[in-house]
Amino acid sequence: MSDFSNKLIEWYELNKRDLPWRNTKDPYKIWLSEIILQQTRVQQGLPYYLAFEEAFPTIQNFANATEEEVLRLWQGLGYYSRARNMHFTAKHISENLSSEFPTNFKDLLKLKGVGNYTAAAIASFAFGEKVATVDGNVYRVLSRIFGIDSPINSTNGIKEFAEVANTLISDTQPDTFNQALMEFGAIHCTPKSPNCLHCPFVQECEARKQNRVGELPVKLKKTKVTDRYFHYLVIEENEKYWIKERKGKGIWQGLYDFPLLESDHKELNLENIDQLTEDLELKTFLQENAPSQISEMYKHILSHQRLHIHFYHYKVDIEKSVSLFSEKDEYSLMDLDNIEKQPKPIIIHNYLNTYFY
DNA sequence: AACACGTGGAA
DNA sequence: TTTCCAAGTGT
Repeated sequence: MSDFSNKLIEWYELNKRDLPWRNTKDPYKIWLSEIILQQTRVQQGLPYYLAFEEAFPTIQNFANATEEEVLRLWQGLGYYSRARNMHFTAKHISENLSSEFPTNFKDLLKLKGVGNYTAAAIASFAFGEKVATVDGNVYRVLSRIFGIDSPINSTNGIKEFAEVANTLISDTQPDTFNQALMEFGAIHCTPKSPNCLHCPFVQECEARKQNRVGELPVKLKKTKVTDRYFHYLVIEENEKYWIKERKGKGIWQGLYDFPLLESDHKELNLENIDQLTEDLELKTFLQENAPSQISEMYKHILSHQRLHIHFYHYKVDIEKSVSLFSEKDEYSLMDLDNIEKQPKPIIIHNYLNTYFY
């Protein structure tokens, strides 16, 4: 066993956090926790893990749920494809694999939503397979201690870090080694202000020796953020509201929001209705009705988009709106109790909470 | 290979 | 305010 592995595990046993998914070898629970924790901090994911564990104690329970139920529980966590892929995979395992998880890295990798990291996590934590989990923490720790400056999001870098991690991994405790390396990155060798003074690797750390702690790991710059201008139509009719299911590609797939107009600029220019929508009924509606209220602008920041959002309130007679969207199956008229039960983008959820509940 | 895909917390 | 980025995956 390597000196590195011994020191790392020694540190881990002294400093590890007590997290619920660390007390089980159930691949279902480990899968659940790992998907939730993708690109997500423990503090943010923990309540969701507990809620899912309670709602769906077994993978059959998960498989028997509707996608809407799953998305509603997931509401607010972001990256909703994780929830949709989990539901797909739960049904797949329930129906085609006799509700038994695959028991090795190679087969786990075939599951939808399970990539290299998650397959390694389940394989090592649940089944003791010797395969390294290489996540953002691992990139950071290895790049610093061993002075590796290959970009962590380049093809070569990804390959190189995986090789290093799989060289270092403990023969006898691969699961503990993986947990330890990630935990060390998460709470000690942090992105900013790492605790170098009390670091067990302070002597041999290349980044420390070369005074490059702040430069490592190297990451190629990400794509730039685009601005979008959303105008939500909050159309009330007899204490019900028109709600729209988001279908197809793009953000918030499978979630519910309001009928939406999108413009190239901040203002919604009612003289350019033709440019806002193809929908004839909606055009007519906009021409014949004026909003009773227009909200302030909300800025909602996604990883790759800046959304500038206004809400336009309309209160209409039944006769006027009865056929407005009734022939389109992605639209439905719902009361507030029903709307509350639907999965929604967090900005919509917060808006409703502020003005309607 | 490069980009899409959420949200919230920290500095 | 801005920027980074957190237990990544799919296409």
